[in-house]
Amino acid sequence: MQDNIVDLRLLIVSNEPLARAGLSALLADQPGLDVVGLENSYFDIEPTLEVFSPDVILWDLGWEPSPRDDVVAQHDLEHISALSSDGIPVVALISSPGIARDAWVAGAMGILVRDVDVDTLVIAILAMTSNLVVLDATISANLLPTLSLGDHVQIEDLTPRELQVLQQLAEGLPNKAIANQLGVSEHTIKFHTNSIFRKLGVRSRTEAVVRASQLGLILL
Amino acid sequence: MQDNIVDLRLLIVSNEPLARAGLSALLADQPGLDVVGLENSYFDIEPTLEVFSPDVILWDLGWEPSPRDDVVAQHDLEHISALSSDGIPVVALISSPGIARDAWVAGAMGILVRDVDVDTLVIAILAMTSNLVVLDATISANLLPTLSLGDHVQIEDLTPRELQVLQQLAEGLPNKAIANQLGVSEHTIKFHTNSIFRKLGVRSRTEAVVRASQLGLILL
DNA sequence: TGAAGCATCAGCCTTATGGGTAAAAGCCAG
DNA sequence: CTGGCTTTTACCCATAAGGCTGATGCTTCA
Repeated sequence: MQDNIVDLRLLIVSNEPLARAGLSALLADQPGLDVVGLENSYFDIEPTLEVFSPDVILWDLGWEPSPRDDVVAQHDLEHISALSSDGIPVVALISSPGIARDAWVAGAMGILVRDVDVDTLVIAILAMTSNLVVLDATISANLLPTLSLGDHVQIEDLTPRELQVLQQLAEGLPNKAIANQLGVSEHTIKFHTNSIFRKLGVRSRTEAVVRASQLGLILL
Repeated sequence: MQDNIVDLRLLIVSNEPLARAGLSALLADQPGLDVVGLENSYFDIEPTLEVFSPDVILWDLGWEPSPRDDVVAQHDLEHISALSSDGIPVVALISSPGIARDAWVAGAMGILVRDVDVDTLVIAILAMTSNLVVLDATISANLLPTLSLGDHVQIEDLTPRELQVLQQLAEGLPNKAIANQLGVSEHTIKFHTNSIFRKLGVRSRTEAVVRASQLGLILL
C-alpha cells in the first residue's frame, strides 16, 4: 500500500533478551522495515541513536520489576520522554493496562499490548510515521475518559449560565471568586451551583467537577 | 504490506457532495480498499449496511451546521454510536479539534482531521481493522490528559496514604466519608488533605482533584 | 396574555472545610 | 539504636459551602 523508497529504520529496546530476539525475528523480514538496532534499556542508547538515527523506536515495557503490575521502570520512562521530546516516535509495548498511563505520560505515541500480532504491530508503526497516535483498543479505555452517550446528562440540560459557573467550579474557584468574576452576588452563584448539583445528581462541587469531566461537559 | 485476499469494504458518509466525491475519488483506487457506498448522513444508512456490510465506515463530520465550530449534528453522532455498538469501526473526519470529544464519545474508533493525506487515511483504516484506536496527533491532546513529565509534582512526592486520600477526594467524598472508608478519624483526613494541598500548591479539594488529574496522579 | 424557564437577589441555618499548632506512635535506614 | 519520615490524633476557630424558603424582573413560546 505504501511504496516507501527507503525502509523505515526501527530500533528495538527491551530488557529481556528473549523478547529482543523475538521482536527482531518477527520484524526483520517485514517489507518496509529495517531493524537497525537491538538494545537493552539498561544501556545508554544515545550512541545507537547517533549511528542509525532510527525513524521509530519500539520499546518493550513488558518487563515487570515488581510484584505490583502497574509499576514500570522509571528509567525506561525517562528515556521514552527524552526520545519523544526529540520528535522520535516511540511505540510502547506493555503487558498490563495499568502501565498505559505511564507510557502515555512519558510521551509514547503508540501503545500496544505485548502479545500483539505482527501485522498489527507493523501497521501501528506505519501509522505512527504518519503522525498518528495509535492505541490498542483494549487499553484506550484506560486513557481516554470512558464516556457513553447513554448517560442522560447532556450539555443542553445545563443553561449557559450554569455551564459558565461549572467551568469556574472546575478551576477550583470558591463561590465568592466566581461571583466577582461574573459580576453577580454570591447568593446567585450558590443558586446556580445548586441547580448544577441537582442536574448532575451530585452533592458537592468536587463531585460536580468530576462528574462533569466524565460526561465531557467540561475540559479540565 | 498486508496482502489482504479480499479488499476492505469501505462506506463513505458525508453531508457534502463535494467531500463525498473527493473522498471516493481518492480512496477508490487504493489497493486493498473497495468503496462500496457513498451516503449522505441525512439518509438512513441501514439499507446500505445490509447490502454491502462494510468493514469500515468513514464518516465526515466536517460539515458545520452552526457558527460555533464545536457543534456537530447530533444526528451524525447517534448514527456513529449505533454503528460502533454493532462493532463496525468508524473513523471520523473532523474539521476542528473541538469536535474530537464528541466523536470519541459517540464511539469513533479513529479520529482524523479532515485535511489528512490519503496515505495516512488508508493506514488509519487498516489500523482500525486490526482493532487499534487511531487518533491524529494534533487532536489526541484534546482527548487524552495533557500531561508532562516536566511538571514537578511526581507521584513519589505523595506518600501512599496521601495518594489513597487523594483518590477518595476525586470521588467527591467528604472528609467524614473518607475517614470511615479508611477507618481513621476525620482529623487525620484533614491532616492528609492539608499535606496534599501543600504539595500540589492548591487551596481547595476541588482544585486538588483538578490538578491531580492534570498531573496524572489519579484517574477520574 | 398566561405559563414556563431563566437569572437575579435575600435571609437563616447546619454542616463542611481549611488554617494554625501541637504531639505521640510506628517504621525504616543509616 | 537513633534520627527522620509517615501516620495518627487532638484542639480551636474562621470561613466556605450547601439546604431551605421565598421573591423579583426578564424572555420566550404557545
